[in-house]
Formats: sequence, structure tokens, C-alpha cells
Amino acid sequence: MAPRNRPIALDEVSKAIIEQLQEDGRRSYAEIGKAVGLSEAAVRQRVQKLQESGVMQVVAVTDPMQLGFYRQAMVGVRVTGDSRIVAQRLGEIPAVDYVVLTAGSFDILAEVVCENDDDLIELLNQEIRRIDGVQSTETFVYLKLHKQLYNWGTR
Amino acid sequence: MAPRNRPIALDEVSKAIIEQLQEDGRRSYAEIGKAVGLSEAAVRQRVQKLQESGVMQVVAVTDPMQLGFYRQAMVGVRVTGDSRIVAQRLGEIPAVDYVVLTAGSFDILAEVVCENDDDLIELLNQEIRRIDGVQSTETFVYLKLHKQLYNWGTR
DNA sequence: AGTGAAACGACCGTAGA
DNA sequence: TCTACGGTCGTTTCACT
Repeated sequence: MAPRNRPIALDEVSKAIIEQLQEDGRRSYAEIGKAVGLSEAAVRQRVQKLQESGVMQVVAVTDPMQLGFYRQAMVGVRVTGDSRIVAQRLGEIPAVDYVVLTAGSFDILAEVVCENDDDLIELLNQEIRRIDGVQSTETFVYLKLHKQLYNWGTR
Repeated sequence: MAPRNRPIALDEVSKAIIEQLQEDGRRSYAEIGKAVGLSEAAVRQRVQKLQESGVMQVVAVTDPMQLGFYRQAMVGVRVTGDSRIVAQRLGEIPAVDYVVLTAGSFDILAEVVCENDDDLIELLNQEIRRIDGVQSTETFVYLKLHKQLYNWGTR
């Protein structure tokens, strides 16, 4: 199913299902059914529709810290020319896990994941600032992640 | 299992398993086993360990756009006093889905999700700027999300 | 949109290399 | 850490509401 233009309104049952899958994406349909008061088949149908409509997906999420990537940062980028082309280049860098075009004093925000400070310096100097059209960057090194939600709009 | 201090090194098989679960978090252990060349039980054991060690989790992720939240923004916050206390307050706001303490010209970066511009203005004026210790904010409205990765360190 | 039932397949514990 | 296997439980399909 293609993404829609109109918002999809979730009823309380679908929100409850998403909440169950937020706690554990591998929880069985039967178990979710018990929790939300629906049969297993009904839960399965709703989950399928939520996925097909693009409202929700169930995915594996990894923790960079646990994998030895101790430095994360948000890099604000000011661009000359077409920011989409710069965004494309940024996205091709493996250490860049998040790229968004913005309005404001930065044209692009890019989140980066590195093992240590040396890698971050290398990434900024040798990769990011060398991209054609990157005018200036400003780096915000992460000190502590305080909140991270994956399920917007379900609370 | 408690989070570790030392990085966990993933072998190619575990990376392949995470990649499978990245494509579809509900894929069966048996199917993953076929794809990565392992028995169903072995896949199950590895997934369990990856989850218990905190390296990986399988979760539901929702798309704000599909739910009618058409405005997202990153808000850079400058703080007087203890940034942890401000971060705590920010995190209590439902529209705030991401809060990180940073070093740089902002003390905190907070991502917000709103239905429209009016809600964003309301959020900034009535909620965020009213928090004790918030000295100034700078808002970067999202124009286009270009890249979003959930599985750092597995490629 | 939802339920229920039967066949099938996945999951889980345990044993053994 | 892996495979093998049997019991249990979850999933799938389909007929029905």
C-alpha cells in the first residue's frame, strides 16, 4: 500500500497494539490479543494493515554504545548551492545515521556515530567538510542521551 | 543482563541476523536461520543474547507523517543552571520525542513532533520557553528527512 | 471487522556433541 | 555454541457472522 496524504486516525485498540509491540516487537499475536482484548486473528490483521499503510513497522534497533561507538554528535551544516545534493553525499557516509534538511541557521542536520574523538575529528575534516557545497559546520557532541521515543503519536 | 562497559564485537552471523530483523522484526527464527545458515534454535539463542546484552532490541516504530504530525523540528536549547533538570522537564512534554545533552553552542537538543505550525509555536512559547533555566532556543524546522538508520554498526 | 476451528508451522526446553 | 528432537503454543486459512 502506498503512503497516504491524509492522516490515519488510530483507535485505542490499535494504539494498545503498537504499545505492546513497542515493549517487545516479537511478542506473539495471541499474547497481544489477550492484552488488548481481541482474538489472535484480529490482532494479526490490524498489525498487517498498520505495516502496509506505513504507519508502523517492527524493526531491530541497535545501541551504538554497546557496540563500542562511544562518540555521537549532531552536526549542523551550512550549505552553498543545493542542500539536497549535499544531503545525498552525507547520507553515503556510513558513520552518518541521520540526515534531515532543515530551515533555520543550518540547512542540514546530520547525526554521526564514531568510536572515539579521533574518528570524529577525522570524519569532520576528511569526509564532511570536504563535500562540495559544505560551507561551514557546527558540531554538538552528545554527552548524555536523555529520551528517545520510537512511537510518536501513540500516547 | 546488565549493560556492559566493554564493547561487544559482533561476528558476521550476528550482523546478518540483525540485518534480517532490520528488514522485518517479526521474521521467524526458522526463516532467519535459512538466510544466515544456522538452525532455528541457534538463531533464537543469539537473538536472546543480543537482546539481553542490550546490543539490539526489536521494537515498533511509527511514522509521525502518516499519523498527521506534519511538523517536526530540532530545538537547540541554551540553559542557565543544571541542564539535566531542564532535560528532565523537556522529556516530560509528550510532543518531545528526543532529548540529548550536548557540548557546543547548545546545551540540549530536543526533537519535537507537532501537527502543524500553530502547535509548534504553542509548544515553543507555552511549554519549552517557560521551563525554568531555559535561556534561549533556536528552532530548525524539518523540511525533508533524508536518511534514518536504526542499526548502527552492523554494516 | 470480527470469531472459531483444524492443519500446519514456529517456538521452547532439553539432551548431547 | 551448535544441532536434533518432541511437546506445546502460535499462525494461517477458511467458513461464518
